[in-house]
Amino acid sequence: MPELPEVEVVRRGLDSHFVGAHIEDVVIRDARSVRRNASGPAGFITALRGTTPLAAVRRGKFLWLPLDSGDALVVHLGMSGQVRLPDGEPHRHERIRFTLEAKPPVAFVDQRIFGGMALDTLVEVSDGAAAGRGSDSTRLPASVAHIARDALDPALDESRLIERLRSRAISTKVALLNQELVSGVGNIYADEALWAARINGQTPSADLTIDEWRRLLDEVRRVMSNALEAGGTSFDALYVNVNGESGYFDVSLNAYGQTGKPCARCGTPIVRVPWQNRSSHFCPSCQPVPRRG
DNA sequence: CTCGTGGCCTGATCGC
DNA sequence: TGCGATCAGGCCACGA
Repeated sequence: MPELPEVEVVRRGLDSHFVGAHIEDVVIRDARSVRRNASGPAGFITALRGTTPLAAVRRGKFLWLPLDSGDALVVHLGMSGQVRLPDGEPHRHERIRFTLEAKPPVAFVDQRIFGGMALDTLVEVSDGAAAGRGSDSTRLPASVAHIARDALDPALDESRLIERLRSRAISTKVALLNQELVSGVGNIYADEALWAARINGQTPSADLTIDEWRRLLDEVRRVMSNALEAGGTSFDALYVNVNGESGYFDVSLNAYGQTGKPCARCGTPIVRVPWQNRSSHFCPSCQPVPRRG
């Protein structure tokens, strides 16, 4: 559920509360949250103990903390992951805790365990630009190298992206959600951007003109920037937020989750259709289903 | 290489 | 009251 804006706020929280802190110990409360770590949960603890994170970097929905050991701690929130500064009893879904020197501990909380953490080596990016937001370094974890630059990355090559988008035999929505083409977009902001651009997500990606893709990508940036503005300035994600559980923003939505409500543009009820084991929400009038062929 | 599908996970909610 | 089905969905492994 957390998409780029929510993950960016977590990155900022890690920047203030974790970066520069000496890790005294690591407590794993559920080994499933240590995912694909080459040395397993035990190796995860030994390799982290005594290190210090040097930065908090984000590309799309992936976070990583380069360590003074030379490796990086990779973090993905998945569906329900949160990073918190625990107060009192450990949260019911706390999976990993970092004990820090002269700082309060940092906890990884994740109800559904779609997220997780791992240690990884750093490799050079292929285009020479900063690997992600939060650092000028051109190195990123090997396990993140296949993730494309995200929609808000100044180093994103939009012309080349549109060229790739238009060469694929997939739908527009599948293209938006493919993190190897452009990263950071999830189901919520995909539906919102498509609504704003008045494009039906079922439209073949190759059928959109270059200008239509530019418009759609502009809307992707706009909805995510607005969300970031709403959540990035209003609270620190590492402190328990007001509603306690949700790690994402209460942004005003026009399509996602608005089933049956009148479209803000034309009044036609928004519809929800099952789609790839999830849902798509759109206005059937503003975003007509494309004719086949 | 490209594309589509299924599995991973827990908990809230709903119909019977 | 209990219980199974459904839904929430990002990412990756896998097969065609």
